Amino acid sequence: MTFKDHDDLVTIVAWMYYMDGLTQEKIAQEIGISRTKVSRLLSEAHEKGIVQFRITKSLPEYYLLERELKHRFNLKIAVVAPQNGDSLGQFAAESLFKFINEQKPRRVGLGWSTTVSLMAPYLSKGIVQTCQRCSVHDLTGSFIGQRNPYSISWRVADAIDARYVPLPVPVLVENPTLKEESTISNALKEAEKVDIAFVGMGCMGTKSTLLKTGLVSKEMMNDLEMKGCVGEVLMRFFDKEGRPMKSPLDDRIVSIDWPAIKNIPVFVVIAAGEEKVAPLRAALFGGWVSGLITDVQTAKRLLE
Amino acid sequence: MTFKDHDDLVTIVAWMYYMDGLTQEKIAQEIGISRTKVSRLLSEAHEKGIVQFRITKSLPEYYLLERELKHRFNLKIAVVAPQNGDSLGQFAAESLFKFINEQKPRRVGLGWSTTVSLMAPYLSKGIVQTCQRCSVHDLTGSFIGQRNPYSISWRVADAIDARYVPLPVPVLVENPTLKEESTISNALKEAEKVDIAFVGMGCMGTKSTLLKTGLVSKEMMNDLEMKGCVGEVLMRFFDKEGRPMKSPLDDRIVSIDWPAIKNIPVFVVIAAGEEKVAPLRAALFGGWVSGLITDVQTAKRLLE
DNA sequence: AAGTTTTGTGAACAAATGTGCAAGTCTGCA
DNA sequence: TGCAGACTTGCACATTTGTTCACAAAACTT
Repeated sequence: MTFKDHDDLVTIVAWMYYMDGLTQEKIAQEIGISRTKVSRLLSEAHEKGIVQFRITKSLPEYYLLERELKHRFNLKIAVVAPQNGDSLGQFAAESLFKFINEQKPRRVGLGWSTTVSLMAPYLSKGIVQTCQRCSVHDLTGSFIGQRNPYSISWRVADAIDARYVPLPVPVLVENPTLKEESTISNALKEAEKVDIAFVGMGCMGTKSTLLKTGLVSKEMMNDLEMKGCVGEVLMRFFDKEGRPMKSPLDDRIVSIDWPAIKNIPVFVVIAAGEEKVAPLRAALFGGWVSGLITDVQTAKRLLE
Repeated sequence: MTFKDHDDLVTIVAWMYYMDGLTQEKIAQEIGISRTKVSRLLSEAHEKGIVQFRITKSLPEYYLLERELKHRFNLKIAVVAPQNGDSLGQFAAESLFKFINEQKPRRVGLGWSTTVSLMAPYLSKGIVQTCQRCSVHDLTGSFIGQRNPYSISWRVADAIDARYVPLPVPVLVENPTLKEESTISNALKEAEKVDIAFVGMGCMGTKSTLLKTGLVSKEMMNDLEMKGCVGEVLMRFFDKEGRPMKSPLDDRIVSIDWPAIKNIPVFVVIAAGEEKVAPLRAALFGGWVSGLITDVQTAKRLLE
């Protein structure tokens, strides 16, 4: 075989490599040039667009949304459940375990939230390399006792074989001085130092868990909404630009406060649903969210 | 980033690899799987047709013709000049040098032919690793003297630094006993043992070089044509199925004979032009041609 | 023509990719 | 529940591919 023209050579080599599936070595022998040259000719074919790659399947929507969320809101973690029916809990759990395995955080914090609780079924031992130097912290007080069903901190701690640091006190106390209790204040101080937090997000209005559980009265809810409050994390309220808002409850709430929240390196919100769109928008705008776990529908609304 | 489905994973990896140009290593890190797995996912993408290669330029015509000629006529060498105007001599010379470099033949034979002579401008020293153990043989007698302009054997010998074994005698002798001369008969015997031969091909009728040079009379040419002769190589005639034909000239011709021709391992014919189509067809059909150097137009006619 | 830059080349090396294998995981079935 | 078999996984190694470098041929300059 004799060659007449450089461009022809590029074409022929490209056919032999991509269509016939020969190795560069074989092509080199076949046409009597060095393998190095074959390699270079293939690069050239690539650069000049003589060979093109075509991927028949488009990227899954959730993946595109994840990329866009990360980019738009400067997130470190973005997970979008492909089906609205899928449990966010599973993806939250996976993200948490992945983070633990890769980043080896010293302290992990968990909020009290029905959404965060969805992780529960996906917690099991052995998923992470046990890191006993690690501790798991409640970021808010709990409802009833230390191991109440709403708090899954202890279950996470159990799964990853870490120390569990509870906040063994109601999330809303009547007497603010209760927070002075050394057990409580120490636990809170520890909680403020977590490397990563997984929290839910509360909305205002009738769908609010706070309202439904009776922790916040209808009047107070209305009042906050009037003042421009659009949501809460860890019982801390914020306006539509994600700015912290004061509330009459602040002193009675047992949870880390705004400065602490903003200080957490990786603050991951788990939330989905139309009612969460407004608070999520605000929170993302506020800039104190560095991770989001949601579903396709919510993600789309956020990116509109 | 969390993954939901195996097929999605294949797609995503394919995009990252082929579109974003990431290495498998980087992809592996990015999505938290082993590099091995990325490699396997890419294979899968390939097998399942999720990724496809597209080459925008088609293979050059001459290359396709070369492949087809090789395949159809079981040739070891097939060269098709891309433009009809291109000199076959250049490609003949390239092929010869390539063969010499790669196969290190002991003996090279050259026919006497205007077409073979086209090599002349492309001969120069230093193109091959000098092989002094090699010799270059005339396969037919020559016209005038040892170094006549039609014979390029000595020039090839010079170029590759090889011994030149001439047939210093006219190609057509009046007295057949001249062939008994030891110089001649020895040279012929040597010539019969060449590893590769480059020869031209003669046609019948008015375009025949034999006729034009007056070596063969018009009457004899007509007579041979009547008997079914379609062409000649080295002054040996053959019919339309490439079978050797006797002619009254046979005894007076100084060239290797049919058994010797058929015995040459690589017998390369250099010929192009409409008048050569019939003889080439016959010769290829006859099966004693193992190499062909021609042009696009002739190649197409041969493959019709 | 002699020198100078540019271009192209292959050998040697470095990086990336593919594969056999052993160990682990999952699944169906008793 | 326990077990066999199919499948998956990652490691270590083999192969393949890309890049650097030094050199030589070609083009250009003086």
